[in-house]
Amino acid sequence: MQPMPESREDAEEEWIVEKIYEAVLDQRLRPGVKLSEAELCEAFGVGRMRIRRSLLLLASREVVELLPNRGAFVAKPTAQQATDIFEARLIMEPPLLKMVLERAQAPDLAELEQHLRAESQAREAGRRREAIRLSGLFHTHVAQLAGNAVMMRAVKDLVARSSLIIGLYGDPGLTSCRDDEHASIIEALRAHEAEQAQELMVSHLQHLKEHLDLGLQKHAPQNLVQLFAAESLS
Amino acid sequence: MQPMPESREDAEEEWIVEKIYEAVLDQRLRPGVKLSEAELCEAFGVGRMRIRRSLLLLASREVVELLPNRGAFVAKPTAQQATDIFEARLIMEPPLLKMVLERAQAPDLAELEQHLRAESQAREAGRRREAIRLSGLFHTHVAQLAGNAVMMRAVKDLVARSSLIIGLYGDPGLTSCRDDEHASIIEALRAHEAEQAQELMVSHLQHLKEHLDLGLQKHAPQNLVQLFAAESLS
DNA sequence: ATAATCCTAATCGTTAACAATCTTGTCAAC
DNA sequence: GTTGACAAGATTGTTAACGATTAGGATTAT
Repeated sequence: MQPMPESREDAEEEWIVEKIYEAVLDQRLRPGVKLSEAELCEAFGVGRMRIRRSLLLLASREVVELLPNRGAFVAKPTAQQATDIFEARLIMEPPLLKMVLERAQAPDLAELEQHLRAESQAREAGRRREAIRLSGLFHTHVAQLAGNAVMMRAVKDLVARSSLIIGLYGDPGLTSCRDDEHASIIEALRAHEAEQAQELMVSHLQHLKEHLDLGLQKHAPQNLVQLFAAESLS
Repeated sequence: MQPMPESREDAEEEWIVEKIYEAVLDQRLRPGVKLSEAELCEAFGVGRMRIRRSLLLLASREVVELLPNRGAFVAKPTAQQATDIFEARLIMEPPLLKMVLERAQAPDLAELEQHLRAESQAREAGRRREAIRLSGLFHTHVAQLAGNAVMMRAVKDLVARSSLIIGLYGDPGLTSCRDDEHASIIEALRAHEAEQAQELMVSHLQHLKEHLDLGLQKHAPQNLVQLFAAESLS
């Protein structure tokens, strides 16, 4: 039962959820996009029940929103949710760096550097989507090296939702983390400077948040009534 | 859509999940107990589909375990998961106290004290289950006062799983937090001593963890083969 | 021409029956 | 008497059909 870590049956389920997570991460799936059951059935070649369960899973993670009798849509985090999410990341992620230094082995850090190189290469080669995805994955990779499954999952969810937030409120120019900040974090880890690594992560997350305009959503009609109501009042 | 915080349709779903959470919290539902679909249908007076969705939700929170073709069981956190969970709580909960001091109003603190009184009364009156439940709920209440929905949910899940851990590895005598430690935390909050409140929370969680015997599970056969194999070898 | 109403089509939600799997008890053979 | 296979019962998983709700468009009346 617990000797083997995972002998799960929901391999199929988990796989669909993972695929949608990936699509959200590299912004192929934008906030508000409708996730039709029929389309997803065809896309993944599975029955409606599987899709339904997967969507429920994603909704419980607040990555999709389930409207009654309307269907499933990629979530559109509110400004309040966005601040909550980044606040949570500021709480959770810096301590992970200390844990990484306490537990991770040399090959683990090498793996992180390898990840960073892939990220830079994708950016330079103009593979924008892959660059965005790897940029987000950097944070989950750090969480994984910290060796705590609970924190790992929490960070993973927050990173995915952050991707949605950047899609909604982000500057169209800077669509993801600047990788030089990732590089400096790794540098501090290499030097076993736990304190500095944590501070760098803090400022990195703050920069990420500062490059958002939480005042108004980008391509977000979403509430035509109050939108045009405001227009008529002005 | 977002003007009203929650206009959810899954009121029923959410309600069932909440009820099972409560039962786990006050240890009416012990780790490993089978959650038969038919029984739950009868208990809640709903169709099998609802129960099925609720169980999937609970499984995604790792409060129940779903075995293929076997059914749903209340989760039995492993020793590794237990250390992960308490480590996560040590990361998440102390910062919440600072947030409470920054944001909470006076009536909020009064509400916490009211909660504490109810906790003490239940304990003194010998209402053990209610005392246990309120003891766990204290932590989620703190998270709620911090005003961050993400952290609130994370802590809620961790508290529920902690209840399972105490049921599995805990000293039969001390089944929950000592409420005097909760009292001293509130005291520090009243005095606006953020640093001390955080330290008190740290030691409180550490005490909680120290009172566990992660070496062997309490009433946990779980692997009869190696259990009796060891007996025959001795 | 515009607005309102009705109608049709499509999609989601639920129920019920069916199929597959596991558990348990029984029976027969060695 | 024990061990093995077999079968019955129960529980879970899946599929399919039905009902409900909503979106979009067409028609009609003002």
